[in-house]
Amino acid sequence: MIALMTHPISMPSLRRLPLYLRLLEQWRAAGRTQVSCTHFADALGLDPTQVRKDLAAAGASGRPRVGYDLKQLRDTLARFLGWDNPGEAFLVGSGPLGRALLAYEGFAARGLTIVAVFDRAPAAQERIGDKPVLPLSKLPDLVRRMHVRIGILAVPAAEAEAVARTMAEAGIRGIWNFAPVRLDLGPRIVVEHIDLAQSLAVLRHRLAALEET
Amino acid sequence: MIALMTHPISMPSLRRLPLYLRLLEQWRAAGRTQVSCTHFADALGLDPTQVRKDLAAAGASGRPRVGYDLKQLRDTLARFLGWDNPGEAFLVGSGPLGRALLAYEGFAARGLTIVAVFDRAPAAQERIGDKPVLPLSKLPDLVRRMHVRIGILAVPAAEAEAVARTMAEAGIRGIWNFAPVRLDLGPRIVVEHIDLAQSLAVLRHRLAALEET
DNA sequence: TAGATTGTTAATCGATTAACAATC
DNA sequence: TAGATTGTTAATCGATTAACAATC
Repeated sequence: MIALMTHPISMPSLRRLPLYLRLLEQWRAAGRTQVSCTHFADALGLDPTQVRKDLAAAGASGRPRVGYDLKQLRDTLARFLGWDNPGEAFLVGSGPLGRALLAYEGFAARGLTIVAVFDRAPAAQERIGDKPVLPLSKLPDLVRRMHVRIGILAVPAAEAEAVARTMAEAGIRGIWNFAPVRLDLGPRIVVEHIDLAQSLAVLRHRLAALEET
Repeated sequence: MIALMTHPISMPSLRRLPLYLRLLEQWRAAGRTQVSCTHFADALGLDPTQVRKDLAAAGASGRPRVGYDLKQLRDTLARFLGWDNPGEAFLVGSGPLGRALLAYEGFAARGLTIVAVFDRAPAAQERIGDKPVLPLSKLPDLVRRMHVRIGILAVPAAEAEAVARTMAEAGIRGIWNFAPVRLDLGPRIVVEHIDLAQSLAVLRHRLAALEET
């Protein structure tokens, strides 16, 4: 068997894979067992050839005339995205945003578990649900002992850069950044940024363009 | 004077504009009054020509040898993105995510005000901060009376589609969707989707690719 | 077999980058 | 003036879409 390796994949393709996976879950619940690129294309408003290329880039293959086996395709995509090996993450920030992320149900299904919560200055005995809020100073030691690779950054903008640097120095390899600050930590650490201001700007501009007509 | 009209702008350009604005705020705080494309390009890792085209698409113009007047550029971009005319929004969903969005400080600076909060079944007298949580059944009437055009969707996936349809029928023109559901409401309504699963997938895949090397 | 679908190669389209003229 | 920067046109690059061969 050929060694499994991560295919090179374009950013746009990568971003579409979770959409396919979401549809696959729906279709599986509906009892379907085979799917074709046209199904995806119709449901998402994409070109069938584009879907085919995306799936191929993720290592999936189908059969002419038949399509793709739903369960097999789902497993292939889930493995490609890393949803099968359990990812453990540290969350920094116990404000409203941190709480919202902790309460989000979707992470478990996508192989992400928040194993601890930190804050710069937690109140004594502070807990969120069943989780204690630990002081940030304990993060580096725990990163090393638990080999946690993902850090979720949900702190105010002013603190974000310092906390990110602390994470990076402690050995965190990927940062999911919810603070409205661009982070540049070099090529050895992955940063994925959720930028609300950016998204809001797009919404408002498209809205203005729509109202003009 | 030529009538101000929304220039056609590519999606990638539009998404970069908020990044420029954020830098402009920083530089203004630092006392700078003139900026050049090279400054932006260096700070964001972009090509200077690309920055110039983005700014031009937003209607900004500078002077050779001098660059752009900081204050003027900031005003031009802010107007282009609609940050100057106050946008009022209704928030639906009073769970952790809704609370986090209500607590987010960045909206005011970007001309967005959440004027009311709704939930399918609010507890009697339920409040978040100073805002009462209203029953969703009151949304359509209030949309019409207050002429609110933006709806923020922060409800569970299962409810999202129905709530979105209610919003659309009531006259909401733009939906900022935080639920993990793709919405298709036709061309007369703008939907901007914050997709955590998508972002997480990108983070994890890039992380896996990094660790392979 | 005929027809539908995958997989792949070629063409098109759009965004980025490079080159250069205009200007203060 | 010389030099730096804008504005614009041309070239490149990458992603999308179209065409078509392979296959079940």
